[in-house]
Amino acid sequence: MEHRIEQIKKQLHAQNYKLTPQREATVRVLLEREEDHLSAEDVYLLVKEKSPEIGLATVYRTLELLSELKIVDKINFGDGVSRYDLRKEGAKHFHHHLVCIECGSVEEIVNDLLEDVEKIVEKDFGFEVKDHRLTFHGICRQCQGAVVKATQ
Amino acid sequence: MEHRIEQIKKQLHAQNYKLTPQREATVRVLLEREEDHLSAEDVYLLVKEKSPEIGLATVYRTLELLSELKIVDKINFGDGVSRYDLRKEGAKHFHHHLVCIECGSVEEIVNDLLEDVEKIVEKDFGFEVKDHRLTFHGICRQCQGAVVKATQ
DNA sequence: ACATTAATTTATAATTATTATTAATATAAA
DNA sequence: TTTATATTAATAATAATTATAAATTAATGT
Repeated sequence: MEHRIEQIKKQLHAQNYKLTPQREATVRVLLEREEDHLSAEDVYLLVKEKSPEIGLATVYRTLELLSELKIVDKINFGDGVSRYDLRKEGAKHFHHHLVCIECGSVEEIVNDLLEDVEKIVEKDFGFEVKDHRLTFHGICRQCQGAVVKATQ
Repeated sequence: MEHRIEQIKKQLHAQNYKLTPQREATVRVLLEREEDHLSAEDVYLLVKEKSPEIGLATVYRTLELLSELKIVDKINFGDGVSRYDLRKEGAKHFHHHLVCIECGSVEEIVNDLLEDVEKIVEKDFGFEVKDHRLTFHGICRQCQGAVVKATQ
C-alpha cells in the first residue's frame, strides 16, 4: 500500500503535480477498493468518510488527473456513469471486463488476451496501437448455474 | 436502402412495434450516415431537416428501442455522449473501432478479430459470451505520416 | 521569517445529456 | 364509429459533470 502510494507520488512529481492530502485520500480509497469499479460519486462518499471536508469537484479533478497520467483507467459500461479503476502496478493496458447481463456483476481479466490481435491491427490496418478497451457481455458462471437450477 | 428499411420494419413488427414515420426517418438518417458514429443530438438535427416536427425525446426513445432490438449499437468513446451505429446486415457482433488519439478519427473494423479470444474466455473463465466491445486507441495511418513529415 | 506568486480547493452555479411526464394525436381493434 | 392502445411533442425534471470565483494552502524569492 504505502509503496504504491510512494510510487504514485513520484509519477505525479514527474509531471509537476503534488500529492495533496485530498489526492492521497482519493488514491487510498481506490487502492482499498481496487476491484470495485467505483463511480466518481462512490469515490467521493468513501473519501468523505475519512476526509469529510473534501468536495465532489476535487474528486472529479483528481480522477481526471490520475486518468491523464494513466494511473487510473476511466471506463464506461454504458450505464451513464464513468467508473475508475486503478491500473495494476506497471500494467501497460486496460484490463478486460466480463459484464454479466443477468446479474450485472463485473469480473476482471488481467491477462492480456489481445497481443495477437494487436499485431493484426498494426499490420493490416497500419494503426499504431497505444491502448485498448475490451468488454465482453454475457452470462457469468454463477448465473449459468442459476438457470440450470431454475429449469430443473 | 429500401430493402434494409423493409427488413427493419419486419424486425420491429416481430416484436410488436411499428415503423412509425418518426422511426423511419431516424433509421434513414442512420443508413445515410452509416460510418459516422452520430450522437442522439446529431441524429435529431439530421432528422429534423426532413421531418421538422420531430422531438428530441422521440429520437432518444427510437434509438433506445433500436438498440434493444440490436438493430443499432450504442457505443461510448468516453467523450460524454452515447453514439449510435447501425449494425451491418446480419452482423452478430459490434464492430471494432480504431480511435486516433491525435486527430480523433474513428475507423471501423468489420472483421471479427475475437473468435479465438472468445473461446479462451468461455473455456478459462466459464463466461458465456453474448457480445463484445473492442476499441483500440492509438495513432492512425494519416497521423503517423504527419509526424514523419513534421520531423523531417 | 515575510511577502509574493502560483497551485489547489471548497462551495456553488451552470451546463449538458438523458429520462420522465402529461396532454394531444395517431393507429388499431371491436 | 367508438373505444382502447401506442406513440409523439413539448416540456419539466434529473443526474452527471464541468466551470467559476473566492478562499486556502503551498512554494519561491528576498
